[in-house]
Order: sequence, then structure tokens, then C-alpha cells
Amino acid sequence: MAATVKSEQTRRQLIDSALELFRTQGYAKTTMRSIAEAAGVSVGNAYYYFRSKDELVAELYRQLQDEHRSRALPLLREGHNLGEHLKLILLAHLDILEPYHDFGAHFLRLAMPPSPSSAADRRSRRNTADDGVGRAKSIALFRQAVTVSRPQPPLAIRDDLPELLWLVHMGITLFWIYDRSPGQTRSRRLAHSVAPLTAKLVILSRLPVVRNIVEDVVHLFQGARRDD
Amino acid sequence: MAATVKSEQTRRQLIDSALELFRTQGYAKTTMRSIAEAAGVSVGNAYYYFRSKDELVAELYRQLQDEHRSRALPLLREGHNLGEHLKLILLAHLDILEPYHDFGAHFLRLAMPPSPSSAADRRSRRNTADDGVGRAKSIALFRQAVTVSRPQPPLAIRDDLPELLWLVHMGITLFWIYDRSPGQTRSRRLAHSVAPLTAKLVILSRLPVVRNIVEDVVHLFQGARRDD
DNA sequence: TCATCTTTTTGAACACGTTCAAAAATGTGA
DNA sequence: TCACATTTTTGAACGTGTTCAAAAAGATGA
Repeated sequence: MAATVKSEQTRRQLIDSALELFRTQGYAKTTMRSIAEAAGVSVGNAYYYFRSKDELVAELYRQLQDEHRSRALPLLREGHNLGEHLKLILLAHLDILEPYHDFGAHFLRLAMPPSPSSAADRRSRRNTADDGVGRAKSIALFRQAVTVSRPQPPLAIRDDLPELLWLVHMGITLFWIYDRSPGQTRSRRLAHSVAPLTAKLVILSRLPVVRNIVEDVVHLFQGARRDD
Repeated sequence: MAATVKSEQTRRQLIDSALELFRTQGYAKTTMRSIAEAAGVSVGNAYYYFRSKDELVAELYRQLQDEHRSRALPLLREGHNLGEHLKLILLAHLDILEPYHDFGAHFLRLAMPPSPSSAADRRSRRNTADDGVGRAKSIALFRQAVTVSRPQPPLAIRDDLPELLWLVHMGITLFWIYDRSPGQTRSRRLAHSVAPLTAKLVILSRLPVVRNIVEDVVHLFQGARRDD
């Protein structure tokens, strides 16, 4: 355990160098050696602070998620409808991720909630109970979007809605990762059409048929998350 | 271009060795060196036949897909309903993939249809027009399942159904990849509940509301695949 | 048979992520 | 101040995927 000033300084220096290089050189061309050099320390020392290159990538991902949150939140205007809000959040996410397309696969692994595996990784909790880096925060963002939307979504699904929207969000992100169209235009187009469609579906969930389906889906994912 | 006997022999030897090692040692512990050694050639020679380790993994993936097909096809009995068929196909897939869980991320990349990128990869078509290794074949399997199911799904969506089922299938696979529960029990449970739910949804697609949604979803994915 | 061209094969070499024993710096108690 | 323990730092080393120049083997034609 450290927390000394010097130690924290080295650590920050490594993160800063890494993020800068990730941004300007991409994932592949940013080597641990170049990160260490840019930070003015040895390779081995970088590994004293971070167990792997991926742990540095996680740092990048966290920062991007924070950026997304702070860019999207102020755009949520009371009274706009859910479709607008959703579209706005999804597009902001794509905007922010755009320069980092070649990190896709790595980001995905981070975003996924690691089911509490064979009880072996009870350590390494860097932040607030992470299952899936930034997942909780992301869902909170969608919860906010739901709260300020008019008209309000049907009460029956209002509680589950944020998590469902997060699922849609993940879907789009997944599509983006494997989207090789120039500038990832297709992902943007997908977001443009998915948003209103989802909103429409939310409204329709007032009808018993649709609502039952939605409830089934919700139970399904809750069931899949169960632990036995 | 070769096609000489000797050449094809070396190639096969490499594939066989690779698949055997992948099966017994997993992805990480199977090195290009060990593959080459097992095949009785030098490392460099392995790279003469395969551009990368991933290309060997693709070979494995293809074989697994074929196995899936030939295990699932004979189980499709005329007269069973769609839910049963779907469940059966999904579970067979999980069964076959089970020993290869640590290949997950690599498989995913292979399964995904690479949008015709910046027009740079018009070569390297090993098989029948691949967009996404085995995607066409997989969809064909679902088409067969649809065809032999009783009652027949509504005509309105029958054409699009195979592709939609493939989408569901991919969803489950994605879940499986990141499923760290022992034996991937959760994925199996998910498949068990997703199958009847999907079937129910298909039936409900007779109702105008649901059908419109389904149509929207179909258009959406067709739109996202467009090329401009 | 020989000379020439192409296909196949080799093994050394490179850059990478990662590990590790040992050195240096820093902290601690007397 | 000194001796000792802990934290931090180093740089060489390992095993990996991959590349490459050059050697070997094979095909072709006269």
C-alpha cells in the first residue's frame, strides 16, 4: 500500500502518457515501452502500477464513459420525449468512441458484466462495485433520461426501462465495434432509427400483449443473471 | 498457386495439428511453434500457408459450425413447433462450443459480417461468398427449422424469420462468450427461456401491433447493412 | 542432362507483453 | 546518526506472433 505523493505522481504520469498515446497512436502502436518512456520510467515500473496493458485501457474506457456522461447529461431537457433523449445519448456515445474504433473488442470485454465467476476474483475492486466498468453509471444516465422524458413511460415498465435501454445501448455499441463502414456511418444510421423505434415500443407496452412480452424479456435477463 | 499433392498435404497436416492442439490445450497454450512442430515443419512454413494464428482459428470455427449443422439438422422433426426447434439448435450450439470457451472473442469476430470495408479486401475469399464465417449456412439451418415447423409461422414474416432467428442465435452466443458461470449454465438457461419466448413472439406477430414492430426491426437491420 | 524459373521450406531475427531478481530510494525506530 | 524493513525502480530475460532473406526442392523446356 502506498498513497505517498511520489507514488501517486508516477501513477498519474503513466495514465496520462498512456491516454495521450492511445489517442494519438491507437491501440496497436502504443506499446508498454513507449508508455513507460513517455512517462519517464522503465517498463518494469509500469507493471508495478498496472498489471497489464489492458488495465491501462480500462483507465481510458473509464474516462471515455465519464466524458459521455458529462456530455449527454446536460442535453437531457425536461419535456423532450424518450426517443429524442435516447437518440441523443446513443449518438453522443458514438461521437466519443469514434477516435477509438480499434479498441472495440477490448472495450466490449470491459463493458460486459463479469458474472461472479468461480468466486476467485473477490479482490481488485478499484471503484464502486463494478460489474462491468461503468455499467451502473451508464444505467443511471438512462434512468435520468427516463425521468425527465415527457410523456412519462408507462409505470409498469418504468423501473426496468433504464436497464433495457442500456441493453439497447450495448447492442448499438456491439454493432459499432464490428462496423467497418467508413466513419462507422452505419452505426449512426442504426442509432437514428433504433431510438424512435424503441420509444414507440415503450409506448406500445401499454397494450397487454406487448407488455407481457416486455415482462418476459425482463424476467429472462434477471433469470440469466441468477447465481446458482 | 499450388494445388500440388505435397503442398496440400502440408496444409492439411498443419490444420490437423492446429485443431488437435486447440482442442487439447486451448487457445493460449497452443503456440504457432507447437503447431508447426506437431506438423513437422518450421514456424515460417506455417506462415507460408496461413497468414496468422487467427486464420487457423477460423479453420477451427468452420469445423465447429459444420459439426453444429450436422448435429442439429437431423433433430429437426417435421411437425414439432418452432420453439422446440429453436431451443434444440441453440443448445446444440452451446454443447459444441463448450470445450472452446476461451476462444470466444476470436469466434465472435469471425462470426460477424464484415461490412465491405474500404473496398480493400476483395481478395481472400476462401469459401462461398463469406460475409461472416458460416453465416449463410447458419441462416440456412434456421430456414430449414422454419420450414419443417408446425404450425407454420405467419406468412408475413416467414421470409425474414431465419435471419431474425440468426440474430437471436448471435445474441445467445454473445452472452455465452462473456458468461463466466461454471459450465456456462446461465447461457443454457437463457437459451431455454429465449426459445419459447421467441416462438411466442412469432405467433403474436399475427397481431398488427407486433407485426409492425417486427417489420420495423427488419427494415432497420436491412437499412443498417446498406452500403452508401 | 542441364540451366532456369517457381514453389516450398528454413531458421534467425524483430517487436511485443510480461516477469523477475536485484538494486535504489524511502521510511521507521532507536 | 545508524541499522533495518518496506516501497519503488530498474533492465535483462522469456515466450509469444510474425517477418524475411536466403536456401532447398521441384517443375519446365531445350
